[in-house]
Amino acid sequence: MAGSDIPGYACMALRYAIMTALLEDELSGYDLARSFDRSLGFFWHASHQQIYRELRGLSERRWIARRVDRQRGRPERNLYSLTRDGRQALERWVLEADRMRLQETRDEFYIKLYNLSADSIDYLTERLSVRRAAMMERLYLYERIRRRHYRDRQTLPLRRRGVYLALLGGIMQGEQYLAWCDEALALLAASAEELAQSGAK
Amino acid sequence: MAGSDIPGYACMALRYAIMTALLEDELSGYDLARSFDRSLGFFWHASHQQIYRELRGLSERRWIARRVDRQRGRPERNLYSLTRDGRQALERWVLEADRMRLQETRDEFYIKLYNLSADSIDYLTERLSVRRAAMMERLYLYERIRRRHYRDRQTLPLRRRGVYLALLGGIMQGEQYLAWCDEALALLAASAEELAQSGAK
DNA sequence: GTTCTGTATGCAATATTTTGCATACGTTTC
DNA sequence: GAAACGTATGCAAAATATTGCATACAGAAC
Repeated sequence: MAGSDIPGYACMALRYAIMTALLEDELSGYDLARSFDRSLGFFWHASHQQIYRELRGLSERRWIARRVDRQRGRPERNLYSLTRDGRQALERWVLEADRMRLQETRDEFYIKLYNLSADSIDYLTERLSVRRAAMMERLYLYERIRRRHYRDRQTLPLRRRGVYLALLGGIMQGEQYLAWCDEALALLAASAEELAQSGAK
Repeated sequence: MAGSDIPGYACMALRYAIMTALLEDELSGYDLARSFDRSLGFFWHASHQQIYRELRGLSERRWIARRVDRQRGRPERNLYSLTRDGRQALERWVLEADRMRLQETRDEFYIKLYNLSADSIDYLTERLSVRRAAMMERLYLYERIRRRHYRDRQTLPLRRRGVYLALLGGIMQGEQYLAWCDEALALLAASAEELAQSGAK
């Protein structure tokens, strides 16, 4: 609402996430949707519908430019790149709005944990194992990215250092999450054991 | 959309978060809004408007019951408690839907980090310090809760153990976040130093 | 006695996200 | 040669979240 002359063109970080992804490469909506499943999407997920809508809006605003890529036989692709205006808007945004979100994971698992009971303990244990495994896989991916692109952080150009720090955040948080899963799984197992003992007698 | 007969009554974890908060106490909308600033709200923030709207919906559904509390002189309070239907719906939900969110913090700071530049480095450093301080304060709060209510986890009843695990998750994640902030602040400081050196010469 | 802070509730509009559907073409698998 | 899968794009509706506003009363501070 504030900070813009065109109505409905407010904060929305997704918009800037997309522009950030276009900072170095010319990408199609499809590319963006996939790259959001790696990189930035680790921290800010978006579906392809959201991305296509934003791309349309950004085009109208002339913050990005579209180029049609005709491929033999295949359907056309729309390739987008940042305009000068877009680059400036992005730079401005970085220095402006800042809404802090501490730990607001919005993972319903925490709510479910609050409802731990004899009925739910097995299910929650299983769901937690799934999360652990998924995080393990994610960490493996992070490590591959780190080895390939961020071997020596001292020689990294400035912008790359920022990307590296985001990656490092993901890695550290992931490792901590694994540790928590193990603690939680242990306590859940011990509790289930106690229940079985008292129930069996 | 699925899992319910009344249209517009789908997943929405906030609904169940509210019911979870009502599991042990009769609370007003105002109480809920405040308790969301502690406890469950650490993982799932909600504004009072959202909470009042949900309370209305839940009342219509008869998943919660309203009781008017007339206080001398003061305006009335609406106190809500879980009904039997609500309790059952909550129990069902715990065993049902499960959308996993790994690390989707949606904190725009990560996007901004991707845009690290000579122009933004000071601002981002400052914002990161703010986050660090806020997390520090939050951790202090967590520790107070832990000392008061979760001294000895072995003697905790089952449901309380789940709540404890959520708290532990918050604590561990918070500590990791502090460690990350320190790493990041160090690298940002070193980078700013390099910039100053090369600029000064 | 007036302003500020905290309790207590709520509407309306806008913004954002998710879900379900739809299309079209090419390649691989059965 | 039909079905399934991956590329590539998009609309419409519903669900969810945020923002701005509005009200009202009580007690404390000035």
